[in-house]
Amino acid sequence: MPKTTKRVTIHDIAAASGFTASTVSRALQNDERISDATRRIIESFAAKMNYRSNALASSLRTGKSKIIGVVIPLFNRTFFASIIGGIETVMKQAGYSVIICQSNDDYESEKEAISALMRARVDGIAISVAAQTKKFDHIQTIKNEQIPLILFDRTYDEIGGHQVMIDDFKGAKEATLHLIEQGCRKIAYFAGLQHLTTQKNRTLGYKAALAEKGIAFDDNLMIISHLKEGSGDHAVNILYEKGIEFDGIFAASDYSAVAAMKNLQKRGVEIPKSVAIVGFADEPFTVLVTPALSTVNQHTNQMGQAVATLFMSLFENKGHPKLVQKMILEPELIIRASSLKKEIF
Amino acid sequence: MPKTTKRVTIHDIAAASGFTASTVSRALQNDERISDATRRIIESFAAKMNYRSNALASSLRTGKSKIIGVVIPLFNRTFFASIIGGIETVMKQAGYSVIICQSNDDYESEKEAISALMRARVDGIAISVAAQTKKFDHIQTIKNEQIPLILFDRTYDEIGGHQVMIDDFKGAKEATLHLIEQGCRKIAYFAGLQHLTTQKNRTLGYKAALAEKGIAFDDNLMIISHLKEGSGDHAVNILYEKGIEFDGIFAASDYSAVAAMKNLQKRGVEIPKSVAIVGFADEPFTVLVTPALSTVNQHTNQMGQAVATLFMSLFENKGHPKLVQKMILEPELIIRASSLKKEIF
DNA sequence: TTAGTTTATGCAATCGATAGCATTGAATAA
DNA sequence: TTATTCAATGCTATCGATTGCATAAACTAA
Repeated sequence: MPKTTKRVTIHDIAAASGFTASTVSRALQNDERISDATRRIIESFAAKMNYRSNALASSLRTGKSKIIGVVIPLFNRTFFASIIGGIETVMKQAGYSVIICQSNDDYESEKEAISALMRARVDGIAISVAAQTKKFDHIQTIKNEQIPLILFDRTYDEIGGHQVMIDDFKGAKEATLHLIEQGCRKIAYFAGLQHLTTQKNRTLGYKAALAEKGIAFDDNLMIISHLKEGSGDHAVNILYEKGIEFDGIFAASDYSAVAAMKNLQKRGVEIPKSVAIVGFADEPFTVLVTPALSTVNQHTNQMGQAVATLFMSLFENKGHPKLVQKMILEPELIIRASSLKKEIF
Repeated sequence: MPKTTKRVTIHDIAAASGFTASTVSRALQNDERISDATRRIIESFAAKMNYRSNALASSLRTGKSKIIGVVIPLFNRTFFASIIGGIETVMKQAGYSVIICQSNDDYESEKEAISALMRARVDGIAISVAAQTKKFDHIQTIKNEQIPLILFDRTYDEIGGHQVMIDDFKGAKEATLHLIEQGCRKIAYFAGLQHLTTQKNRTLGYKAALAEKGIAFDDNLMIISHLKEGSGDHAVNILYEKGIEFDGIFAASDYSAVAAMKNLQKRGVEIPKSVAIVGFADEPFTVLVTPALSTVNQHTNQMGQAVATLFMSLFENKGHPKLVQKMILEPELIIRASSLKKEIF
């Protein structure tokens, strides 16, 4: 069988240049023991011969693959894509590559993804835990094998890895406070699945805002769902069916918020005059709906960059036993027309 | 210095079980030469000792890394995220991992990404060419080194790799025909940068539809931009400033379309009654704006799956000289309220 | 019973780069 | 001039898994 064109190795360069493979290796790594003259010779041979170092061989020998793995639930939102974008941007500058895996929010799938990453001998794993994951044995194996582990967004304290997330509590609280300041007293809350820490924290933030302003929490106003496209529409219908009055909506998702807005507009409800609305995530389209949606920006790209930066610091302090780090990013309330009851546009 | 916990290798299993490393290797690969009895013994040792095969070593030896690389411009849209999602879904079932790189639409960055992927000895590279890339030498090196290459979405025939894309011409033509059928005669066209093949094809589709219906192409109605969020707004302003009349808009991007819609609504223009609008991409939010946006679905996830499937077939037919494949997916016109001038909702 | 097969496993080289430990020749010190 | 040091490079084992080519034992056929 005709072999595929053999790739050039340091041995080929060694043979061509008259030095040995070790010298070639050192020259190409800019080892200071190699004289400038030889280095230049070797570099020119390498260039001429179209040499490209074999990362597999290098990784095997050094024990570092220069690859990190990222596990996310699903590529269905700008959210995770943007985080990964941030991670990749920073990591590549440091010479790292990024392998991505989707868990589809499923435990088995997540487990398999982690296993694949560990076989690939990645230098670190960042993971946003799958919605359906209830036990963390698979994540513990990462720690057991001493692989730097960072949990982001969907994190759990009990896992005990480093964490990068936004302050969901604060984001939700500020959003709710803003609605109250705009005069809302019956604020419907379209919540996500409550076993997710992020969603739980948003609920706490919502409640804290109400409490701070002396408004009683009303169970009827909180509607839990998966927050996908149709959910906001559905939630509004429920409120109407049950005859529950509301003058504001805080939705834990922009999709949900905009769907609610659309439903209300169809019913002839004026926004923000009758019902003020705030979403969550600051998806790019929120500026394009009418009225533009107030929302909470999660600084996704920065979150990704924070993950990457944390990795870099973990790699550097390899030997030292390090404290578990928890980075909490500040969310930012973006006020647009959909929530401005008081002012007129 | 305290070594990090040594990982278990086939040699450790060999020592523990009394067989040799080769037997262990074969047993774990289900080589039929190994008896069932020993296989079971070895498997139980492997499980007990928490063995995890080292993909780096295996890849080095076999020459296949079981990794593919994907280069995209940027993770700023659902579009590329969704394609990558599709690729990953299919590849992982076949035991492959996916490394992703962003080119930031920049030639140098793209070149570096390709170089990194080749160092990583990926088994294949899929690339959506950067907007600023005008020469393709870096992409040619992929072919020169016999690495399976697939161009997707942003492709160029002159590169000569396999291609996966949607029929932009058809998508644009159908969108435009639909507007004409709805009674539009002066259809503004918000176009993307015309050196991109995809955008060029959309322009051809737009023109073909006009020609088919005997409508003259009017240069004033075609407004070229990068199609980002604000561009639709800007384009409408230009039309008004120039005093150019129009009764329909075909925008080569949903963002542009929705921004245009918003601008028009602010001006008191009724949609679709006075101006019918069709976008492109079927971003998830298009159903949430009012009126819901008609658009062209690009089947991004399927595109990703097609890329992956094509890779698998390329890997299988390794030896054979294969024809260059060109897979063209059918776009789908999604008709919603924003373009229905004739019917009433 | 002996040669010819199978069946099951071992031996040793290999993939390509790296790194600890020589070695060589030249430069410096005594 | 001889001993010492240093600079530059070579030698060789190694990372962990794979695989072509033995080899040994068991089995079949004659």
